Amino acid sequence: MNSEKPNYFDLVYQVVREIPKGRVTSYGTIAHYLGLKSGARMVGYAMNAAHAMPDIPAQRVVNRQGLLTGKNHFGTPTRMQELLEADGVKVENDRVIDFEKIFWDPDKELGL
DNA sequence: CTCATGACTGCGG
DNA sequence: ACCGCAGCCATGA
Repeated sequence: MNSEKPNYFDLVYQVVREIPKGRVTSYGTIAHYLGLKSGARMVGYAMNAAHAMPDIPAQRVVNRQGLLTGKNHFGTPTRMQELLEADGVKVENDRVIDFEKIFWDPDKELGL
C-alpha cells in the first residue's frame, strides 16, 4: 500500500539530523559511516528525497571540499548559504569557512 | 528489462 | 597541479 523507501535513506536522514548546529559534514563521510565507502552519490540522492522530510538540515551536508554543491536544490542558489549562516557557519563563494574546523565526523563524534 | 543521470570520491596519467 | 575515468546504488523514462 505504501511505497516503502529503502531504509538506507532513513539512515542518512538520522545521521544528518544528529549534526550539531554550527557543524558540517560531507557525503562521503556519512556514506562511509553507513558502510557505503563509495556511496556518496546515494547520500546526495537521499538528500534530494530529504526535501519531503522535515527537520533535515541538508545544508549542513556538503561535499568533500566544503562546497555547497547542493545549493541548487534548495529552491534558490542562495538558500543553502543563508541557512548555514543562520546556523553560525560562515560561507563565502559557495564554500564553508573553516570547513575543517567545524567538520563533524559521526564515526568520531558518535563512535567516541 | 535496458539506458542514462545524479546534492560524490578516489586514482591514474 | 590539472584533467579524465571508473565505482557506487537508486530513480526515472
